[in-house]
Amino acid sequence: MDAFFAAVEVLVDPSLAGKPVIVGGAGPRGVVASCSYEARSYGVHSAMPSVRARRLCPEAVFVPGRYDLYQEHSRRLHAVLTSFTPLVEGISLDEAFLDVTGGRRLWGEGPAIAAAIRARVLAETGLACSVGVAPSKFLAKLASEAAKPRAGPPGSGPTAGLGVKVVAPGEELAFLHPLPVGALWGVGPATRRRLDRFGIKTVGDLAAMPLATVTGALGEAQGRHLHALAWARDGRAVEPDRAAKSVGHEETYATDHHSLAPLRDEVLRLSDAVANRLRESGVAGRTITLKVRFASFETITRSRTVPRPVDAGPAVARVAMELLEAVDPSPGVRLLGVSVSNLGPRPGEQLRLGEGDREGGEREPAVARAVDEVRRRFGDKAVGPATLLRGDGLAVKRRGDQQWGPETGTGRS
DNA sequence: TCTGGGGTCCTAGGACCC
DNA sequence: TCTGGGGTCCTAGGACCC
Repeated sequence: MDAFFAAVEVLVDPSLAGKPVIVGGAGPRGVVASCSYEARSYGVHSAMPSVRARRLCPEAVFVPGRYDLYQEHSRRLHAVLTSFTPLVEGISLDEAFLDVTGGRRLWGEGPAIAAAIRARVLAETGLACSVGVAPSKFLAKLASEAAKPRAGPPGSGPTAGLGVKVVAPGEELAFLHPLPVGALWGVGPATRRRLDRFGIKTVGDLAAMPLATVTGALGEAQGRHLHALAWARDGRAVEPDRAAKSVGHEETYATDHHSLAPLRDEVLRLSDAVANRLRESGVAGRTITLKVRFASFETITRSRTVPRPVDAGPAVARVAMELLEAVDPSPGVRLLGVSVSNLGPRPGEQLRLGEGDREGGEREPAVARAVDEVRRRFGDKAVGPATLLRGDGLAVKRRGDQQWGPETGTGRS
């Protein structure tokens, strides 16, 4: 989507149209989350401190983020996309990969599908988007960047982009190699600095470098990955319905805290908010992480893994509070965060055995569907034949296992 | 200029197990 | 007395993305 949050704000308040709109925190520690092309024409961009954005563009209209609103429009967008193919992988509220390989008979080739998607998204959400069409995910992503509108001279609106950019098979390297290395997904400031020492400026420079030199500079995994991308090799599939791996909340305070007392209240609030979202998603987690950012911007995390998954505010808070007690706040704490990971099914919602689900018997269809759903959301390892769960949440080992859990005195299987 | 909030993935070391 | 090699799980930090 083009300037998504800002575009939604303009959509619900048309008086903002044509103005420099900045979505983000207006306070002393706020940053720009999104901004209209009019704001960009002054050099404002995402992640820029709001103080600086205001200096660059004093007449900008600042709007605090309304994430529920963006989520609602994101759902509408998603509905349009899934009407073209079920293979939609959302990667944020405003961006998704679609595998349209199977839809060509119905919709035509990639470029035609892309044009149809743009028209339908505009018609049904009132918002503009840019589409990249390519044989792989990361090329499609780069192509969509190339299709976007551009900011014009200060004070002006955007100059129109292509809307749809196609990188056809055979054209990959011609498109890719002139781009700056930083355009590659996974090359941020740190990696760019390292590559800069080798004189690498463009993707083509990186491709021309021997693989061994790249892995020497960036490490085995990242080196191989980026070198492959530089040659347009990207075999990753579009994966719909990826399950979340963590849920967290964090907050930066307008002024630093130097004692634990107020931070304890914050931990309670954050833990509660996180637990609410866990329950909304029907998941629970075993690892609780506390994040602390000091006045110096030094950031630490402290985590603990508990034996049973938790999804209740007090349970999350109990662990987070213990972690907090070991922190010395005297240098000044500017941010606190609580997150829960190691997610799995919610306790109490574990599978019950149906009547037919005895050894040698048929599995009830409902159980089978539930098993499939758990596998889909939590991966194959989440469901094994060896461990079942009783209604009281205690693990029951099956006959034939190497050992019996201490709580399975009855030997029920 | 002074750095948000939501996430994902990777690395490295240590404990522990067989 | 000092020592392998395979593996899992946990913790902490860092890079990166939108």
